[in-house]
Formats: sequence, C-alpha cells, structure tokens
Amino acid sequence: MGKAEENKKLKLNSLLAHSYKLFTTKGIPDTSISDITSSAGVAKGTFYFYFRDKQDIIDHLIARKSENLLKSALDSLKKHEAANPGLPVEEKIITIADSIISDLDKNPKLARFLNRNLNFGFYVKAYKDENLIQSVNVREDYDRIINSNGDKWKDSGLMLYTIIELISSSVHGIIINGTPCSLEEYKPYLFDSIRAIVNTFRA
Amino acid sequence: MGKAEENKKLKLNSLLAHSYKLFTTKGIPDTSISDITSSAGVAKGTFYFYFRDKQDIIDHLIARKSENLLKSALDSLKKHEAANPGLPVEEKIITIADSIISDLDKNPKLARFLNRNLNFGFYVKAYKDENLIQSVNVREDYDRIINSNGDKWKDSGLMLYTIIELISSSVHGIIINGTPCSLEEYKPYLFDSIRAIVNTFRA
Amino acid sequence: MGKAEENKKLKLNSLLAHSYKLFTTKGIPDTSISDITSSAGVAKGTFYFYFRDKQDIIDHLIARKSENLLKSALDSLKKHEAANPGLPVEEKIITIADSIISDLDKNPKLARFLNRNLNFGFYVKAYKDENLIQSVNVREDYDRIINSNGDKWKDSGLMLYTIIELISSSVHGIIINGTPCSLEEYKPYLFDSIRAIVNTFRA
Amino acid sequence: MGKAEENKKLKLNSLLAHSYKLFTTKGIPDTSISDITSSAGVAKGTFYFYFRDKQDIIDHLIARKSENLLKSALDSLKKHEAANPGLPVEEKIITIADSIISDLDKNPKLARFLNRNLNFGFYVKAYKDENLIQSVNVREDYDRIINSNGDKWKDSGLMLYTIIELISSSVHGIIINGTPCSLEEYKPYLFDSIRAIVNTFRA
DNA sequence: GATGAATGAGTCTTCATTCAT
DNA sequence: CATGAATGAAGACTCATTCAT
Repeated sequence: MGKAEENKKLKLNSLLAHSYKLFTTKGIPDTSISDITSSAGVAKGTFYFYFRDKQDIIDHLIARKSENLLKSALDSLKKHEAANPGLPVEEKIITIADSIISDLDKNPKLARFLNRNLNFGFYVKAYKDENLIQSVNVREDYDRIINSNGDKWKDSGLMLYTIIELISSSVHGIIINGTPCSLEEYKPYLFDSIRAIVNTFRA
Repeated sequence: MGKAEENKKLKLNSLLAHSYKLFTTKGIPDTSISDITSSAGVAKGTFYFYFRDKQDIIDHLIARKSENLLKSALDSLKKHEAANPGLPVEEKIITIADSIISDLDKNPKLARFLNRNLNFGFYVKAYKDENLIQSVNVREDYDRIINSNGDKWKDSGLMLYTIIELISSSVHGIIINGTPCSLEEYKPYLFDSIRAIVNTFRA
Repeated sequence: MGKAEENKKLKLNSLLAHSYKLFTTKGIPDTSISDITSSAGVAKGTFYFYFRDKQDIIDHLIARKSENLLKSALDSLKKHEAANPGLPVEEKIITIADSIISDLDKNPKLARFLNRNLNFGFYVKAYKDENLIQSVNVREDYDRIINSNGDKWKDSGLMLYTIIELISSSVHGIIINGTPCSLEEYKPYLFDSIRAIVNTFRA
Repeated sequence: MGKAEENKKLKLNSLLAHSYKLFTTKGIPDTSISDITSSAGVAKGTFYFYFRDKQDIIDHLIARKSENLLKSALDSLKKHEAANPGLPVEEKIITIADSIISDLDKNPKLARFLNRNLNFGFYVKAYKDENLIQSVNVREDYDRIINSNGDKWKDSGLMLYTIIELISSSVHGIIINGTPCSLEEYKPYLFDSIRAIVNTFRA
C-alpha cells in the first residue's frame, strides 16, 4: 500500500469514526456534513470524495458495526458448540441471539444507532452486496447452523426472518425505551418464544 | 356547536387530511409546513394555531389512524366471537392481528406512514394518555380478551409486547420491502408463531 | 363611575400590570402582545382598544413608574427640608437623587426596565405632555427648589440636564452591569461630582 | 496574503460597509440579514460565514468605529501636548473629549449608531478583549495621561467612569434629540463640569 | 487529491393586526 | 364592547453541494 493510499484509508477511517461519534451523541438528523468534516479534520469537499452523501456514510457504518456484532456472535457459537457437541438448532440460534443482545445491551448507543436497521432487510442487503460485509458469509453460516443436525424445515428463510424481526424489534424497544421490563427479565420469555417458533417451523 | 367552532373543526380536518395525503405521497421529510397549508388552503400561520409543529400533526394522524385500525379489528373480533363461541385466546388474538394486517395490506401507504409507530410504545402511550385514543380502551379490551376463558398467564404484559413487536416488525417489513415473501404466504407461519408464543406464556 | 367604566379601568390596569411583569422577566423584545393579553386574561383584540401598540403601553408604564419615583423623591425632600431649614440647593438635589437611586437599587428590575428612559428626554416629554405625568409638575418643582435660597444660575436648564444625564447614566450602568463598583461605594463620588457641577453653574 | 484571502477580506469589508449604511439609514431593527446580503451583493448564507448573527456584525461595527474615534482623539491629544507642554490632566481629558464629541457632531449617523454603546461598558470590554480594539491600548493610554504630571487620585477608575458616562449620555442626548441646546452651546458647561469632576477626584 | 469559500433555495416559526361573530 | 380565529409577510438561520484555486 503506497503512502497516498495509506493516507486515504486514514481519512476514511477518521470520517467514519468521527461521524459515528457525532451520530450517536448528537443524533443523525442534527449532525451535518460540516460537523463531520470539521470533527474529522478534513475539508468539507473531501467528504464527497469518500461518500456520496449522509445516507452513504450511515450505510457504511451500519455494515461495519453489524459485521462486528455478527462476527463476535459466531465466535461465541463456535466456543459453545465445541463445549456442547450435538447442540440442538434452537440452542445455537439462541446462543447467537444472546451474544448480539448482550453486546447491544452493553452499548446502548450502538443499539440506538443501529436502531431498526439491524433487521432482516439488512441481512438481505448483506447477502446481495458482497462488499457490504466482508468477513462473514451470512447465508452460508446460517445454512450450516440449521442443517448440521439433519433437521428438516418447512421454510428456513421465513424462520430466519421471523426470528430476526422478533429479536430486533423487541430488544430494540427494551434497550431504547426501557419498557416494559429489563432485558434480563425479558430474555427467558424471548428465548422460550424463539424455541417455540423454531419448533413451529420444523417439517 | 356554534358556526365558528364548526368552521374550526373543518379547518383542522382539512389540515389533517391534506397533510396525510402529502406525507404518504411525498414522504414526511419532504413535506414542509408550507406544502401542507397551501394544500389545505389556509395561511401558514394557521397551521401553528392548530398544531405545535410537524411532529404534533404526525402524532395526531398516527392516533387517528391507529384508532380506526383498532376499532375495526375489535369489530371483527366481536363478529367472529358471536359466530364461534368459546374461541381460544390465541384465535382471538389472531383474529385481531388478521384484521389489522389485512387493513394495512390493502393500504400500503398507511402501513408506510404508521411505519414503526404502530408498535408497543404507541399502545403504552395510548394507555397513559386517554386523549390519544378516545373510542377504544386498549387495556380493558386486552384484559377481557385474554381472561375470558379462565386461562392463566405467566406475564400477560410481556406476551402482548412480544406479539405486537413480532407482528408489527415482520408485517411492516413485508409490506414495505416486499421481501421475503407475500403477506398471504407469510400469514400461516406468522399465525403459527403467534399460537406458539401464546402457549409459551401460559402459566 | 359606572360599572362599565370601572370594568374598563380594571382591564387597563390588568394589562399594565401583567405587561410590566412580563417585560421585566422575559424582556421587552421577547414579550408579545399575545403574551400580554393571555396573561392579563383578555382577548388579543382587546389590547388594541386600550393601546396603539407595544411602544404605547411601554410609554404608559414608564410614565407611571417614573411618576412614582419622582413623587417619592419629592416627599423625601419635603421631610428633609422640614428637618433642615436653609438647606443649600446642592443638598436638596442630592436628596432627590439619593431617593431615586435608592429606590432603583432596591428594585433592579425597575431599573432595567426604565433602562435609559429615565433621562432628561423623558422629563422634557413629561413637561410637554400634561397627561403623561399627572400628579407632579416637574418644571414648577424644580424651579422652586433651585430658587428657594435666592441663588443665581448661569443656566439652570443645562444644569438640570447635566445632572440628570450623569446620574441616570452612571447609576444605570452600576445597577445593570454591577461595574465598576457597588452603588454604595460610588455614591460619595457621585454626590461630590454633583456638588461640583452645581457650583460650576452658579452665576 | 493570497488571492483567496484578499477576496475574503473584501467581502467582509463589503458586508461591514453595507450593513453600516443600512443600519444608519433604515435603523438596526428594520435591517434584515437579507437586506444586508443583497445590498453587499453576496448570498444570504455568506453572511453566516463571516458573522454569527446580526448582533455579531453590530459588535464588529461598534469596535471598528470606536477604535477610529479613539485613535483620532489620541492623535489630537498628541499634537496638543506637543504644542502645550505641561498640560494639566483635565485639559488633556477635555482635548480627547472634544475630539470625540466633534467627530460625533459632524457625523450624527455615527452618533446614533454608537447610541449608548460608546459607554464605559464598552471600554471595559475593550480592555478585557484584546482583539476588540487592536491599535489602541485603552488602559495604558489612560494611565499615561492621568499620571504624566505626578498627580495623585482618589480613584482614577471611578473618575474615568464618571466622566465617560457624563459625556456619552449628555452628548448623545443632544446630538440625537437636539435638546436642550446645541452642542456648541453646551460644550463650555460640559467642559467646566469635567474640570470640576476631575478636581473632585484629586487625592 | 484537497481545500473551504460561496451558494441560495428552503426551513420553521413568530406576531402585529384585522374583523366577522 | 369583546372575542379569538385567521392572516401572511417577514424573519433568522441551515446545509448539502459545487468548484475555482
């Protein structure tokens, strides 16, 4: 990587980092491009060299943050699987969910930022656009997980959809609004619901 | 009601109707107060006589539209109950869900407008603020429905929360994004999931 | 006074009292006619029955408040003269100044409201417009005070002008800004300066 | 200075000059930012690149104009001192006052604009904020003037305060209102009053 | 590649004033 | 006399985007 290219990467990272800090503190609508560039220490025009507009940098941030969340969740699953061979599918899914939920609970700013973006729609995007998430192959991982035990499913896609929407929506509500209860109190009910849903989808 | 008061109501309704039309066609961010008033045929200042700001008129609109949705759903339930005495709780809930979902499916603009606003948070608001929804008593109706058969529940509040979040999130995704399938295809799975969740919450 | 006229006076006083309270708490520019009428409990249109516009009610307030200030000062002088026959002119003037200054010091909101309005220009207005100040005859009183001891003056009008401007400007600055010292510290210097100015004007 | 920077200075000066012209002809409240920018031939947004808001450009204008007034007065003093060695302090002060007064008399629009801003408060500001007035060191110059003859003072700060307030208030009143006499008629009395005040403050 | 001055359309909001009831 | 709904001109200010340097 040449010096110029290195410099370019540096600026891009600076823009991403500072915009994330501003988005999560001031809020997205109250953060202007001007705020971002002056915070990142680059000229206003430079922003447009790296990103098309505000939504573009938001998308990149969501992708980055989601990728981290997913990677960490899959790592957790790997460890859990190693310690518990023959884990049923529903427990694998709950392990992943638990990892993501815990990360978001520890980091409410991230939760607020990902807002409702961490939904199925995002994973569809991630599946289509290979550049969006680089180190995780969403589809492949999911297929491996649900098929590892020889189980059969009515519609594994809709099962994923249902679970993701339930988790993201309910957890988001709790973390952001603090109602109707704490995440710890809710978890047992959520996980039981997930188990029930998984069984509903068995062929 | 005097002539003046009648006229006032007329203007208010005109503002609500025209703003709704604009919000659902141009989108909320691209609809300015100017757009609304010129469309409604009143002076710009008049808007501020009836509403505090844009969010205020949006809230009124959400309340109105949600109220209609709920009223219609409860009507459907009443008819269904009359025809099917001793209906199990999960079927009552599904009847309500089906009514709301169908209404939204027939009216995607309304779905898009209600966006993520038709979630549990809204019903909490509606429960607290008696003025928000006038002709439906959310809490009372819900209690009547789940207790009518003498059933016992672990936590009926969290059950409601879980179901509402699942429905609103998944249905919204389908109607707005059109993925991963059509609403008709999804309904059986959704309703089965709801049944499973309800059973999970039985004491 | 008929009942109607009494009611009229009541409304006028209410408008004056509430506008004064608003002017001195929110500030004149941030107080709208709407604020005044809703605070006074009358309709917006009613304001225009009693006053031409904002400046009009301000002028009325200044006149009222100044009149009180002057009346109280002349009372003080009368008492002081009774106790000290043959008081030199400069001491009479200082007695008046002391009374006004003390009143303003006790009531900084009044000081801020009268702002720079309590200047010579005001007394000129008061002299010309008999309706502005009703119970005090500025010119007559002043003439009586400076001529009572048979003193002769180069130009008694300019003397009054000089003294009023010095007092109002310096005292206002101290009360409003709190600099460069407290009013108590400043008084000896101010009074000495007044004495020096008076002597300068002796014929 | 690069071409760009030069251009920037030009625009800033244009904004200052045109706003001054508008402020002094239409009055400050009746001059909008729009008026200023369209008069200066720049876009509305450009104004906010150079100034925070209306008050900001007013402050800059006051500082500029006051600085000129002071510089010219100190120049006059220097000439007068050169021609009259051993000038008493009161005459030095009167020389300065005379210069400022004459300038304002020649330029009533400037007098009206500086309004009551050319008071002690301003010089305190100027003393604290070195950026406000760049080519005059208010405090240093004043100290040099009153101490040059070895005189001793009770409180030189309060003396300055008293004199400045008297001058600014009385002169402003005359120039703006035209009462109670012309500046030429008033000057002898004012200068005598200043002399008397100075002597009052001698230790 | 990078800069940052300049743009100007567009936003929300206020408010003195009027006038039909 | 009093009301208060309605007006609409006018205001301050923002900001994504461009482009000459």
